[in-house]
Amino acid sequence: MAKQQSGQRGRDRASGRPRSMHVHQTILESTRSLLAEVGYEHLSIESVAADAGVGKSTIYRRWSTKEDLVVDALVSAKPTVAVPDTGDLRQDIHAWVETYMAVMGSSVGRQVLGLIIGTVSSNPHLAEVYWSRYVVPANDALAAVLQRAQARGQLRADTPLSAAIDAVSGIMFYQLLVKPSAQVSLQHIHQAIDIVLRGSGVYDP
Amino acid sequence: MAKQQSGQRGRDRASGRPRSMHVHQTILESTRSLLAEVGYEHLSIESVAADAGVGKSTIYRRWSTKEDLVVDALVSAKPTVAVPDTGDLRQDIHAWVETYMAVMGSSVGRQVLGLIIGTVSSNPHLAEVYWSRYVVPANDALAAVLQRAQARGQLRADTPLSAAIDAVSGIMFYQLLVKPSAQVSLQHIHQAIDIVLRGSGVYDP
Amino acid sequence: MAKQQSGQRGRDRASGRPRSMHVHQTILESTRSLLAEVGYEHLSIESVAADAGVGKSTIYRRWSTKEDLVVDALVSAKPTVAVPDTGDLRQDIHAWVETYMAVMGSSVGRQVLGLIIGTVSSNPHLAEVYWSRYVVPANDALAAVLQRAQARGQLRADTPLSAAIDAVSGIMFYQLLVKPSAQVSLQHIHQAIDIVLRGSGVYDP
Amino acid sequence: MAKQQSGQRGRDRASGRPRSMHVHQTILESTRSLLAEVGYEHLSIESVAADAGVGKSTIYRRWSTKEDLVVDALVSAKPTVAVPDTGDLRQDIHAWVETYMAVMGSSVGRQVLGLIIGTVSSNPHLAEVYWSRYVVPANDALAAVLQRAQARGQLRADTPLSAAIDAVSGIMFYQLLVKPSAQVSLQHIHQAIDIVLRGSGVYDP
DNA sequence: TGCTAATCGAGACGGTACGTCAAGTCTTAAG
DNA sequence: CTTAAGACTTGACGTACCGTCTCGATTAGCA
Repeated sequence: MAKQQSGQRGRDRASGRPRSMHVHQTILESTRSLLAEVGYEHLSIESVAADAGVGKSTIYRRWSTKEDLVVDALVSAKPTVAVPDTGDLRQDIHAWVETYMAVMGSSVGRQVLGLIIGTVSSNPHLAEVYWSRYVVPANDALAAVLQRAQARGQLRADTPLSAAIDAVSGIMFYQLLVKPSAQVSLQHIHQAIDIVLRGSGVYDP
Repeated sequence: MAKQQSGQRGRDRASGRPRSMHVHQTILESTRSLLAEVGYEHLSIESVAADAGVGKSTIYRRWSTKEDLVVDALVSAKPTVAVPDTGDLRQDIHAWVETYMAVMGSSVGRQVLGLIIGTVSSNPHLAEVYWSRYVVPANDALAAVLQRAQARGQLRADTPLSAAIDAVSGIMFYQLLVKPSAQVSLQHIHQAIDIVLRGSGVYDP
Repeated sequence: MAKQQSGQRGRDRASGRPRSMHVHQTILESTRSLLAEVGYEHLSIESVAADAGVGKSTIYRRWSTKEDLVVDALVSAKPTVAVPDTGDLRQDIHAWVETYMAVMGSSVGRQVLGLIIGTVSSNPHLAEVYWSRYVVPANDALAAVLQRAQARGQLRADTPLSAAIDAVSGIMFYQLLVKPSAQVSLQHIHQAIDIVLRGSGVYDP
Repeated sequence: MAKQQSGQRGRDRASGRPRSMHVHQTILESTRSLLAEVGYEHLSIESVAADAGVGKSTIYRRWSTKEDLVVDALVSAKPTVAVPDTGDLRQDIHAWVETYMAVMGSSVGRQVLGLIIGTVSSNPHLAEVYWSRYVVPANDALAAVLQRAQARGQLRADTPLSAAIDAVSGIMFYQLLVKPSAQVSLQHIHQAIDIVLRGSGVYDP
């Protein structure tokens, strides 16, 4: 994601002083910390350099734009959410949703999501990264849970899985992105997901 | 939303030359047009002033920040979506969803949404405006359709309406915000909504 | 000096509300007071208007530029220095010089001189006014004193008067313009002038 | 006079890219050239930057105000006037005056003088620089000539030298500052100086 | 062990846009 | 028609960062 910048002038073999991995990490950490503090808009490369105790060129040598840097900082810190398997569809889904909401619904998580969504429209590259690192894994987790349930006969066979996944994902992202955090309640989410489950042919809770 | 900036210095009666409504509109139009051209990130107040044939101070007299200006430009152009009433719940919902997606799913609509979501986390004022102008009306429209249906007995009485509304809204916003526009299909949306309707106690289509 | 601005549109007879002489004076006074406070550089027409409790257009209707206004404010307050006639040349000259230095050597007087000298090079109009209102009267006063002395035989007949005048004027303006005010001493000036008088053929004191 | 601005943050050894002497000179030259063109009042830092092909910050990094810049530009270009020594007082003085008037009486010279005099009253720092760089050397030159003459017995011993110097300087500055350039004649100046010399006890020419 | 070449911190460089201020003009309502 | 008020266009102000470019001073691996 980074590194394949300008460097490597001709000769394959690394010559001269190698780039410091430590500096690399320090920069990413400063970026994340400042990002949480002042937001994407007011994040300046100069402040990152100062905070990391690093020269500007050391940053530009690795990332060519603020966007690049921020994307890398966020992607390299992506949290993972485990997929539960208790044998009961409803329980699995609700457990997974609860964990996912806990992780992404934090102040930082919401900022990250907001930043990414806001940038996507003007930055196709970021969109792609975001899609493959944040959304696809969530959908895959959901798909796994639902497929297992369908295999066990807990879900009507003719239910289009992708539609059900979109409905559940939609409910979650709607709460994360659109609703003011004060208005989000887990109980509410569970109700909505139950409607989807019922509509997908699961026995009533 | 604007206007109540600095003005009103003591005397109630307007004194001095009144602010030109024409200039006001011209600025907002230039803002929208440039916004669509270069995006929020690369929109400069100076370019707006130049495009509108106006001095910078004339802009700063009305809006104190770029954010303020852009929000006003977007809000003052907010499209309205009519709520259909054919007597059939499914038909009403699908019709409404289709119109809403057409309006908000356009290139500009997506940009607007992305911009707002991305800014919300760092701008509470914008969040409020956005919530009351974009989200609440949509929810109200949905609520109206569902309430009518419940009154007619087309919807099970014990279905929590707010949960159903969140599910439908979620499906739509998920498509608008999260999915790459290329992957959005109306058919897919209809399927997901049908799952919600079925789960809410509507007879199968 | 002012007044012959835009006004007088055709009809000779004043029609409509006449210009207030009181306002005119108030503006000039505010100008002088602010000038002494902040200096020419940082004097703003807006501050003059505010201080005088007057609209900007009321000022611009009378003076077209800041320079015009300031020049008028200074000229309209020009002090006059009486020419003594005691029958003794030396006494007359020294008395006159003392009075002149007292008037022009004040803090305001020095500021006025400095302002005018500094502006002269870029403003021929001001130069003319300055020359005729400030310098010529001083020279005339000196000329009168010297001519009287020459007529009385107190001054050698072949002394070129204009050269003597220039020498005396030079001594004074040099003290006023060039020397730091702290280094100016009347005794010193008298010594220098005595040299000129002796060189002009007056008996030693 | 410049340079000792922000720099020197703790570490003695210069760190980072050193300031370019070349741009430094270019800026000063542009300043002088524009100063002669449009005058101090209408000189803008932006125009200097444009003319020198330099960013504004490069100027502000070295000089904090327009005044600072202009003072430095003028001081760094101060002309020197040689002191003649022919053995004859009258000849020496007249030669020196002629040279001095030629240098300072030029269009640029007069502007510089006017600028400085006009600014002195509101800028003590400039006053000091001006006094020590422009006035004192001239007085020193005169003093040297007169002292030599007094040592040779060409000048009466009891003549106060500083008064004589002030008289001669006064005559010159009066011509330079007060008189319109059209009215200045060298012959006139020589006459006035001869009066002073005669008054100081020099044999008549 | 020294040589070589890219790295490092630092900060100056030419620029762009910021948000503020004042200049001089224009437009109201009140007198 | 003048006045006070204040919005208008214009243009410079001084600041903050941009992304690029020197500097002298480290580092590795290669010779």
